[in-house]
Amino acid sequence: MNLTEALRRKLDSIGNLSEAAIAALESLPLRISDVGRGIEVASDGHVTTDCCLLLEGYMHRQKILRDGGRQILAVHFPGDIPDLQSLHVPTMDHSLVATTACRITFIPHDALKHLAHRNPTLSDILWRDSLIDAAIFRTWIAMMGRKPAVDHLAHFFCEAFVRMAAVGLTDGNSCHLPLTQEFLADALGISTVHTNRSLQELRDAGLVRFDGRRLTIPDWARLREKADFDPTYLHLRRRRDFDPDQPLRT
Amino acid sequence: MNLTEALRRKLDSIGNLSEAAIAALESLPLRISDVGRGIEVASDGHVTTDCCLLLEGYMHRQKILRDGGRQILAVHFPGDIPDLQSLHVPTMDHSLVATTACRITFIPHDALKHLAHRNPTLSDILWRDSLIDAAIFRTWIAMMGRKPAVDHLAHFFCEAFVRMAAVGLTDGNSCHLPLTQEFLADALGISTVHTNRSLQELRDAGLVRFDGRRLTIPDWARLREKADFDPTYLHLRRRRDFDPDQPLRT
DNA sequence: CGCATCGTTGATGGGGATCAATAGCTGTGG
DNA sequence: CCACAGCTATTGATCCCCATCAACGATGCG
Repeated sequence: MNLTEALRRKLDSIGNLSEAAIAALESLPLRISDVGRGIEVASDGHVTTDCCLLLEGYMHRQKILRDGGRQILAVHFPGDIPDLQSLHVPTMDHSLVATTACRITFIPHDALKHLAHRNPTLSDILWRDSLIDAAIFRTWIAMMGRKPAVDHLAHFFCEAFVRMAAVGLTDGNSCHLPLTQEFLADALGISTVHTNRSLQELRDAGLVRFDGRRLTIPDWARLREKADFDPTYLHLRRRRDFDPDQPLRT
Repeated sequence: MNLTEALRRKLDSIGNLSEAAIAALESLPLRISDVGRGIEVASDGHVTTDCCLLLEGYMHRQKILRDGGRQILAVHFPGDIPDLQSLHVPTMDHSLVATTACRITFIPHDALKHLAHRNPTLSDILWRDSLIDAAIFRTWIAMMGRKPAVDHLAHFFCEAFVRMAAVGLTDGNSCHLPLTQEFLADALGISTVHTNRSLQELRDAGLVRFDGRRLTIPDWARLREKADFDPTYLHLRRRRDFDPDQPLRT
């Protein structure tokens, strides 16, 4: 997926982006790079000078605590700018990691700032994107604080699916989602053993099929119910595409 | 506290705000309002047309789940703009509530947007503020996922104290913090009973004194250690004021 | 002074952590 | 093409942190 395609899909899913803005983004001095699985593209505590646009593959953000524990904070799909916050908060308070091998593009902060200052519409939509990022964090907090592991896991799958659907990365009722159970555990804040058992519970209930690479949702309505999932917090446009009764159109 | 004072302290703590920008903010059409304890200033699911600047008192943001559970997402102090995100995401995905009686000022979105478009410096600092809001969410996620209740509680107190210190609302090693144990429980995602016992543990260890109104930290170094607290994520300027060895200067 | 809110304590149970071991899977090199 | 190494998934057993239930003080306010 190239820059135009990835960004168009992404920004189009959350706001109204003009062709002029797209063109402006493409005029930026870009540096495309392929990074291997597990590589830290931005490290906790370091100061950054570029944002990163994900073109292909999967990335995630994480914090490693002093006792060695890992907490996954976010999962990112092509089209995302996972460390957009670094534009105005250049010191990283977490790390950005390539979950799988992936292709990314670096965008220098100063160039992006310059562009944003000349193009308030673009600035607004990027700001909005960073605010939706925060809305997802809030929902995760609520899930971690007030839901049992199985429901939380169900919610995680709902969110991943809807977000991927929003950028056209789903295929019917399934999508590519190469995450290990250890990864899911660190995202939900539970143990790998308990993750395994929660997965089985969802699987046995016929709500989800997941083999570490591909997620399939045989019964959206029931999964949504189990997870108490309400996509409002993703603040997507074209909400009708994600109507619970018609969630699988792409 | 008036508008100039509250905002100056707040924005000054996180970035470099020009006098021109302050003046511009003061020129906005403002509507000051007093709201009683427990009032919902902005409600989950509703569409807003104004942001809210907190002048006096305490506010918080929360999500009520379908099963009735409540998750506190953030606590706000004077100078904060608790629903700044509504500027570009006007549909609320949570509620903004007056924790205590408080005095607030409404700022119309369109006026603020207009101002931001004409004053990129102001826009950037507000954007930055909303990104720090998100950084706090990330830290809460890590605490909820990977820390036992006592440590999490200790961390909550550290964060509250440092944030209040940053806007000059602390007094030596203590500050006003009128929160019930039920509130703390809903913020940490634990039960009130367990909150009570965790509080006792901190108290008995001599790390914290807290009576529901006032927080006192007799031994900052040890509390910080217990909480594994690192203020980097608050992205404050003048970090020296919050050096662990000298945390109590105001 | 009566009621409501809030804090405290004890008892019991459960969701999930931890420990430990087995089995499957993937890639890599000989 | 096989053998091995390393990672990932799965399962069972045990334990503990924290939830829940229930009751009793304390505090404050009209």
